[in-house]
Amino acid sequence: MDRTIREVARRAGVSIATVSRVLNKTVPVSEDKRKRVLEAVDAVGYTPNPAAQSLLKKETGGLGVLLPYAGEEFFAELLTGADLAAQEYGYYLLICTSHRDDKTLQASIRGLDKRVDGLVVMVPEINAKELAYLAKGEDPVVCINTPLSTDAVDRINFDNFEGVRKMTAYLIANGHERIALIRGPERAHDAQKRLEGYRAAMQGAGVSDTSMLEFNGDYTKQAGYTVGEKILALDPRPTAIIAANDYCAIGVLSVLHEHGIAVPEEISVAGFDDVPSAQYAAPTLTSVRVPIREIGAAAIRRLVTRLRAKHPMPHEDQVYPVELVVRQSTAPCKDEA
Amino acid sequence: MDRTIREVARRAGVSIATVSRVLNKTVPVSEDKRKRVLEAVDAVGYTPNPAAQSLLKKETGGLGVLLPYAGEEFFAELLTGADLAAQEYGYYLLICTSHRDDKTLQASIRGLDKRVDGLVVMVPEINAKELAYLAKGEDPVVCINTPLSTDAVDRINFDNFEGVRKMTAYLIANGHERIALIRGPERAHDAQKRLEGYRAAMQGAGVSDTSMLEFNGDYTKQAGYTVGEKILALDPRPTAIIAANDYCAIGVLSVLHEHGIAVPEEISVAGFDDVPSAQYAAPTLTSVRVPIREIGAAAIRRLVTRLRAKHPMPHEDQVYPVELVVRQSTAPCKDEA
DNA sequence: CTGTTAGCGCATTCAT
DNA sequence: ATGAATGCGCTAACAG
Repeated sequence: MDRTIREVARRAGVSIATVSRVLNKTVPVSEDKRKRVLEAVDAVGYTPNPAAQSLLKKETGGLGVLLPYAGEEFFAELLTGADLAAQEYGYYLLICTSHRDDKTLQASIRGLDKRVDGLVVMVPEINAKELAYLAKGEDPVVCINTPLSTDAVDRINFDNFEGVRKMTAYLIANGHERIALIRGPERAHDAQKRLEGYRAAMQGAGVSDTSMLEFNGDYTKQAGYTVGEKILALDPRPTAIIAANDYCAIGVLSVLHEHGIAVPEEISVAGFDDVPSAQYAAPTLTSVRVPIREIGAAAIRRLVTRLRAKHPMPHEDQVYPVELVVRQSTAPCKDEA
Repeated sequence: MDRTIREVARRAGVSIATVSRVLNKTVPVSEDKRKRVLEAVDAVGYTPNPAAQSLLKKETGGLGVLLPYAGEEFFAELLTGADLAAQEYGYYLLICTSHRDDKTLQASIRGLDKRVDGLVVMVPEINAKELAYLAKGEDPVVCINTPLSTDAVDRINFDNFEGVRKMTAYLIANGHERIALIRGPERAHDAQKRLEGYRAAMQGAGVSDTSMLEFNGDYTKQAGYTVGEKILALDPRPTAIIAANDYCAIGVLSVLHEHGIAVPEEISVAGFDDVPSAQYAAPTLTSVRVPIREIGAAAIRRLVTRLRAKHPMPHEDQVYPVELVVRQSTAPCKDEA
């Protein structure tokens, strides 16, 4: 049995237009027919075919979310915020993950084309070409934490620069001088900003050349472990390490623990993002709080607002402040030097 | 400018059928026209409208995933596994979250109807009515960790019973006698199985009535904290606590820490799931490892296999084994009683 | 108020 | 090898 509008109309003894009108409440329908239609709908188990609706109305009811990974806490939190907001507005979410790979990202973007009405993009390493492609598309796009090379999209950023600058300044104020930084991926926009924040603070403290204190890494526990080991071998050893993010910091904590080095007594460790895990690490992790869930929701709201607006809206560029959260993994420097 | 097949055909000076044939490689097309079509496609930036394709072919290319939450680590891991597998097969993922709410779940299920070609459901508290609805639908469904009340769907379960039974037996073997259990939600299928596993082990050790040791809770840190506090007030105090899952266990650890009670010296704590955080909790958490990412991928593979099979396939019922992972949060009982 | 009709964009016959 | 024509299920415009 076809679960189509025609079948419903047949059973109710009305035309398909009437069925549509009952379902969409677009025009009054006589109570009698209305009831018969509703019964038939129930009997058939009818649901309008979204493909047909979408073809006609040029709307899909879906919103796309583009992320490097869905499983990492940071992105999972973003997803949760987006999910909650989308549900509130009656949109469903289509998730695409790039796994930090350009080809996959491009495929995802192409594949999303007419499947969604709008797009949230949080891919720090997105390249200019893809960004331009998105900006040229018909669908509204909100970019989270991406470089500002186009003004054809909405942007929501958080203050990567200021976050690490504050963190560095805090460590300096606590007597640290040799503060190592594990940088995130070079092509990731946020990692660059964090690096600049670090340098700014260090220069403010009179350290103009930090090249010996900067280490290449990425946003993984594995990187924290490996690079942490390298940093330990330094002489003199840094008294503090600022990791690329919380995951990376947790890797650092892990290698320090294995080497029997006390945190924060012998060395301070800091992360970035303040993901839920940071509060449960051992020791609890000093970090920079990013209101990521809220940002995810804000991105969806922006998209929906734009979709509902019948007149063009100016594109916005919002920057969320971030907040230093001091926990057990950092302490004043006890270096006797 | 319309980005339709017609526009491409016009530019290439061919019929729309030819464009379709070039794009779908369904029938040979003369090299000359093929080239012109491809050029036109490029010039227009043409992508076939998925809604039109779906209307015609009765396939969407999407797979739905139904979860309580997207942000919790356990589900995020499931999602990652599903995502990887879906990407491999060229399907996209449509995520719906129920937030453990029946109404939301029902709305999600209805909304997914013709938007996807198949469905992965991991909602332990799903009710019989919704399950029946899903089973009756046209799309293949894989249920993860749900009760076995219908054989019209594929099922992938992991051994909740055996997991907690093993955990309990391990604690008993280490001299523990007063082992408290924080139960998960009563209407959650997995929580029931875990409870039964606990009781089985306790009875095996001669404790036939465990009612004084069972506590109502749920899968949250908050529950672990609150219920943990209640358990602490007991006299005599239990020497071990098995939490509903890892999140709950982390809440227990947190309240014990606040009360200055040493883990595992004074009391042992265990979780379930072995989410990534368990390895980074303080102390590291003894848990039951569930291969959740693999399960997520397996569910998608099952779905795709079924979709590609042109002949009906028998429904399967697979049970993944789970594994006890002993870490620092549990130790032999030092009770002098 | 209600029925009839015309497409939305595309893959697929059926002719040629 | 290719074009014309059909129709997937639905909403909206047009008649009554």
